Amino acid sequence: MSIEKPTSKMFIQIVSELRALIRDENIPAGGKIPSERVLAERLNVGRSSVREALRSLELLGLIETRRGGGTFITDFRNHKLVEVLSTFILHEETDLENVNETRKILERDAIRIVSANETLRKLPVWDSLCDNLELEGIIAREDIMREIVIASENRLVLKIWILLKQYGKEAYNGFSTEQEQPILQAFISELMIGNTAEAISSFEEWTELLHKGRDIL
Amino acid sequence: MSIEKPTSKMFIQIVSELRALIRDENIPAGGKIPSERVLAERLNVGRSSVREALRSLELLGLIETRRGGGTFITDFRNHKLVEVLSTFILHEETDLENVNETRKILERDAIRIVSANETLRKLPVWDSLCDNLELEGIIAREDIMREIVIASENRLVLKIWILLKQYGKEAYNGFSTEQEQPILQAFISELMIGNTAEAISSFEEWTELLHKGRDIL
DNA sequence: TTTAGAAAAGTGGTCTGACCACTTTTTCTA
DNA sequence: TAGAAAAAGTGGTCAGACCACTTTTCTAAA
Repeated sequence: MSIEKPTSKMFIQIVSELRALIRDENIPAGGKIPSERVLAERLNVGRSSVREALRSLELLGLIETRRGGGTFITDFRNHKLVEVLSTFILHEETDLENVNETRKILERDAIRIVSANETLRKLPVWDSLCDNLELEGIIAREDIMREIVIASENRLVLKIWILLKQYGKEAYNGFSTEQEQPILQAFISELMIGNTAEAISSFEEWTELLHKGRDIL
Repeated sequence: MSIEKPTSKMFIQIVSELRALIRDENIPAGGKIPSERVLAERLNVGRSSVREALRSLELLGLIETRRGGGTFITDFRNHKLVEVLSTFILHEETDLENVNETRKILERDAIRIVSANETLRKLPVWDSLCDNLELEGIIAREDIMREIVIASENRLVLKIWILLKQYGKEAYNGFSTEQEQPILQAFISELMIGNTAEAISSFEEWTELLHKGRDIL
């Protein structure tokens, strides 16, 4: 295992490497991860760099360190993230939630508009979206929502939406997993049929799922 | 400024001290914070400890570091948003429809949120609004909607709403006439009861009426 | 006087090595 | 064999040293 250090942010890379290490060695929640010195040697970096990465993860509540004992993966319930965020940086955290919530407001309305307008529902883009979904089984949430927002024909909303997307990028931007696919399929179906309420309901469900399933480490 | 180091987590303390420092020195979003070396000296700790704290904040997206430049407080709202919005509206001769429609989207959602939350519905502001309406029979639309948007507790939406209100000011900003009053009354009533669908329906009706009245001009 | 370029200072990024305080493991007694 | 002492391991912190890059300052030419 080695790390390139071409550009920027060693500690970010280390976080990433750490994640791979935990996966590869199958370290369970509550399990112990290698010592800082060992990590430094294995990852071929200085101990202080390892520590900077670990401290970040600790602040996020993802790991726990015991002086003289070692470093351990936090016993599940990573919901701590939100807690820690709100405890430490109250205003900023609510701002971030505001961003994502605002974006959802715009998305919801775009769905409403498209779903309620037959012409918009018949746009060829939905068919190709469905084809993609069936063929590849995977599709980025933002790609879907972008098409819907574009279709709703409010350029100002589109601009704001893109802006919010950039700022709130930590959540909601993943790819659809197998688990999400049936919901996503239902969502698009309802949308194309024009069942506004059902489409929005599926949308909420889908979003909820994405939010939960986000890999933290 | 000094730090005790009795037990546990120097870097947590530093994060806390850092917050105080930013507050005390009134460093604005986008502003520069003292260099790592200066912080280390002022807080009477080692530079690596300062760095561990900073790295945590960076992972949270609260600060931004530029190699050779310094460390800055992340500036994620205000300027850029306002800028983009204004350039959009000023440069591209935009149809006001977009502006007003977008504002309506936000308003509609604020109504939904307030109407669906008992705590928000019980805010004393609605009572005084009703009193005003009965006593004077006249009330500005924007005053009503502002209260509702504020109550919905999304500061970002509030900011965008205010902005849109400024740009789209030729419409929707009138006072309630006798004709509108029963609808407005119904709207607020439904809102306070928690009948979301009915409230929004009344809202649409009310808005429609206002819109017509404007068109005459 | 102005300004373009070079030098210096400042700053984050990383590494090394050194202690300390504490915990876990091992070893050595009684 | 059990208990205590020693050793090893581990996180916590600090100091100093380079490096790469940016910003500021200074200098010399136009």
